[in-house]
Amino acid sequence: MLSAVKMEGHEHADWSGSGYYGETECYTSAGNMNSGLSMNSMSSYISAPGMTGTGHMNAHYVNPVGVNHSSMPAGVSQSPGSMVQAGVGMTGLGGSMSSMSPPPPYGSVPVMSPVYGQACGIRSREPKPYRRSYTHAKPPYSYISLITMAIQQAGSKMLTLNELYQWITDLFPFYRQNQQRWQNSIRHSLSFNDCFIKVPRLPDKPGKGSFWALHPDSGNMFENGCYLRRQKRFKSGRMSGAGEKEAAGKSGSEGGSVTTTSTRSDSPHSSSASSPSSEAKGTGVDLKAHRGELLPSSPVRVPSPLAHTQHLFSQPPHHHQHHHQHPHHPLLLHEAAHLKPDHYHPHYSFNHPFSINNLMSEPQHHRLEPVVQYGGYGCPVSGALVAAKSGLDPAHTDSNYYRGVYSRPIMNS
DNA sequence: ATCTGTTTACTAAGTT
DNA sequence: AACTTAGTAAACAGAT
Repeated sequence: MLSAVKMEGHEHADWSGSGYYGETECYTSAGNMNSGLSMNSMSSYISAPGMTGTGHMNAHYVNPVGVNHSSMPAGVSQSPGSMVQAGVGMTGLGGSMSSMSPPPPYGSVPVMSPVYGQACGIRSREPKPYRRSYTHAKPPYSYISLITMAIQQAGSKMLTLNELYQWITDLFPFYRQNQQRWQNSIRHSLSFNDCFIKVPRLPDKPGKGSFWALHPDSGNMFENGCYLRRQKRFKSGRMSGAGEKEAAGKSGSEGGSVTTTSTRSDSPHSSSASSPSSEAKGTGVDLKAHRGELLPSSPVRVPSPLAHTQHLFSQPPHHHQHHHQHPHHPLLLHEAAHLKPDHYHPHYSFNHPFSINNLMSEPQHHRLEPVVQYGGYGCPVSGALVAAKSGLDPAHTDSNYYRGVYSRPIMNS
């Protein structure tokens, strides 16, 4: 078994330089690209020399600026250097990419689409003839990243587990395989990471599972601007006083071990310390103050719905009014957005090629539509399309559910 | 029965 | 080296 695990382990996001994406065709200076697992279609998604943060990246990225990726299969190169500029150069700009680049053709700013096989800046400008389709290569994003992207591209800023799966498989063919494995990981990530919160379904929208959204304070999880690996794990301030952990009952490992489990909430002073997640309970939103037990006692609760919310985000009561339709969470988020713009629209210091900005950014405000979707690598498609194709419930894909929750994209945060 | 969600354990790899 | 973050497996419980 262990062996098995290990094996699997290799499989993961190893595009880090050796393995999956580190193919010869890709810029190789970055890592040891040894053989690697010979995954059939493995190749480099992106190559980002000079990438900050995790120096492990070796990828090719696409020029975020108005490039029409949609039609480029992997390999079509557009200006080679563009990526570099966009990516690397971006770093430190402090602005979001969107601010400096014109919106893409499709109206969104997709930008960095993982165009697998895209020419890497360093590499040559000539497209490689032998380029293969990276369609089934493992995306260079962590599950957390994928989840984050999926949620953020959703008009309602929240998705059910199934929709999440759908989004991922629609965009990344790689995930059409071994579903049990990665889906388990997705579920694990959702439950395990404080940055994801569970939003109960409204009574009138029965179905399986809750909606998953991003914790309002999780805005800069990818501070480093890289979707590959967070610089810092987001931890809700739920520990606030003391006990919640204990309350949760399981405290076991959290206490002190070094394992993942333990790290989850150990830090009392997370950035979000200010936000008492525990209070969210009343809103029906599970900020993981207490895993499990404390779940929304009554998802539907409408009564002092925002009481918590307010607390949570310190928002003024009056704001809630317009949103009566969706008494809870949504508003919550919305309000939060107002109150804590920085959290919702934080601006990463830099635009990492794999940054949220690049991936999801959308310059225009008010866009509720998903920003970028990859209908296959290097082929961004509108969220609507994806939704349509994936059969997502329009009810929320279109923000009916939470219309206006985010009048502006969070990203760029 | 299947899906969803939580938790534990372990491993690998990146970071400090 | 110690810590942190992430991926995987698996057991389990609850919901549909």
